[in-house]
Amino acid sequence: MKPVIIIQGPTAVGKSSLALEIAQKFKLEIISADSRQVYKYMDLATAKPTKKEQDLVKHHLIDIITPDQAYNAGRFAREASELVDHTQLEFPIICGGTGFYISAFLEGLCKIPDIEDNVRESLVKDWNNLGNESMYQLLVDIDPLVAQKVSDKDKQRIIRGLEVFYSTNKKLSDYWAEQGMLETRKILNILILDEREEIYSRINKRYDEMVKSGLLDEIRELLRMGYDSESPGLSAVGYKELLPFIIQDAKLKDCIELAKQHSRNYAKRQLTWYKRNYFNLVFFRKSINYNTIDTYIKHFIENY
RNA sequence: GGCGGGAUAGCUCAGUUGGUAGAGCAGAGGCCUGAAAAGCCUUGUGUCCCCAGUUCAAGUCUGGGUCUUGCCA
Repeated sequence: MKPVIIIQGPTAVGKSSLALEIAQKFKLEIISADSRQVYKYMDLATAKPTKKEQDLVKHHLIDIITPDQAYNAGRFAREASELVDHTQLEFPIICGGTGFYISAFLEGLCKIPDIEDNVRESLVKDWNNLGNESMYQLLVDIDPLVAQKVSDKDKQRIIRGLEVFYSTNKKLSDYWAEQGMLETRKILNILILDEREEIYSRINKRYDEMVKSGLLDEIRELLRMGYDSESPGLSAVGYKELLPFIIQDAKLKDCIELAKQHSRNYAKRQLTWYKRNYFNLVFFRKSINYNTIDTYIKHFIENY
């Protein structure tokens, strides 16, 4: 297992630019750990690195699927491991805000085969017809251990528990029990933080800039290509909120406010997530010490 | 000017026949084993616009005022 440098932080703290700087200085490549930058044609509101930036530094796991396709943590873990361990890449920087993807990559997920789309689809249909109570009861009957850990209103996890059983004929809790420890990878894990107020105001400002630089046209183009509110990619914050303005007659100002609000909610969830992880280096945005980072990276690279 | 709606938590609003208030969203905190920019959990003392009156008791009824909004002129 090759060592990796990881840069994480809530949305809009400036992870990408730090990663870009480090990558250039040490001639490294970047693997994006971002559940929305994987989508082609969605550039602006995903804050995807620009063409120029991608010319300066090679980025991976960006623009790999179309908005009608779904992506998930398992696929990320697999594809990131493939890149890190089975290519010529040396000391790649994994940079992104999807903390669960990075955990999946580092710690591994239990080995569950891919679930066919139609299994989940029919369960979602059942959920809509029967309601959460009977679906939860079904999970209690099938896999009480999982049911115990899940709220009776948690649609995603109830369906997950059921789809694993129906698709593989084996309980999700059995997969959990079988899961072994993954070999620990050497990492230099860096976290960038900021004051809550500061993060929120940067989110607000950045979204206004995205709209100004043509976000509405980008979304109209996506619709023209045949993607719609049902497309997995378009569930992204910053996109879904503008659809009521483009398709119906919602006020643009209200849609923009909602998009900003959801981004702030997202940033808050990210901050909670990071509390569970260990980081080698933690910096506040305004006081990033580049000398310290350089020293750590040099040391890290030289010792592995 | 005439007629009618409104005025209740930061915002949008519920409040049944009078018994001193409650939802959603926001905010705050948390959870997270293939949807994670997702999903879920916990958390609600606020001059119920103001002043009088009726009543044991008024957000709720009566009168007056203030502000707001719609329709007609």
